[in-house]
Amino acid sequence: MMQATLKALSEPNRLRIVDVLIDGPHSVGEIVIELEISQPLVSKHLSILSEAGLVEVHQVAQKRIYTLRAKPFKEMDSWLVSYRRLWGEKFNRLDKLLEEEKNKLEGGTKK
Amino acid sequence: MMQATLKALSEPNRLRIVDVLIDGPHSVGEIVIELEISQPLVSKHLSILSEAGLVEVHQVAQKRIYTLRAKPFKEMDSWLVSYRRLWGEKFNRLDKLLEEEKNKLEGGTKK
DNA sequence: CAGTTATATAACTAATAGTTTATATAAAAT
DNA sequence: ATTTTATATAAACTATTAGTTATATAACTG
Repeated sequence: MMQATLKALSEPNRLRIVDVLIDGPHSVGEIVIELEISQPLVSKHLSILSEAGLVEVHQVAQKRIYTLRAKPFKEMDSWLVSYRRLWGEKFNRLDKLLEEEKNKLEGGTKK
Repeated sequence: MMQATLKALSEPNRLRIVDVLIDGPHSVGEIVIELEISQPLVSKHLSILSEAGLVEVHQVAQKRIYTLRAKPFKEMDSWLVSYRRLWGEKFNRLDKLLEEEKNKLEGGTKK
């Protein structure tokens, strides 16, 4: 779910991995070269991304080819829908609410 | 930037806070009641959300009213654009690539 | 002014998570 | 069969972070 996806992407190296994979499937070795971090670290991050459902693996000889899975990104997209009204439109309920709060006070205030 | 936003949202309670704030501005006390977690914890998470630019504060008497800021969500939306082609369309470069990899091998293989 | 309300902050603890180093495994090549 | 290539995994270490408790601060109330 959303929470797991966000957690998985919250780590810089994992975000970079995903960013590499958007250009298509890559082997572990290729990712190591791209990110310039150790192979075990890449493998570990890939396994976390895998458990979170962001990637899937296919084996070809000794190589493991990692690919992005669409689902979690689709979910993020749906999740964001609720937030779309934050922009574009006037979403200035804030001014309104601040006025309300102040009025509540003025009602019971000395001055 | 994207990284900071994802990190901020990767924590369950912070995601819940954001989820409360989408219904409009709320005071700290209101969030405490909604989430049923301690006030200092809510304050701490709010300050993290604030530093990440996800919320802004307005003071009314002793209350601090927190509001969502549109920008980071807008950024997430733009960021997701690159991933939209993952779904809907045929994005099966995987099959193609796996074939390629296998062919590379078969070229230099005994059997 | 004394008391109350609302929130922030600091000090600390406990849990989690990232990184490194060394080693295991499995397939391929020689 | 031995060596090489590609990747995973485990152990140990370090760093980061969530959560708690206690206290400070600032504004309002009576």
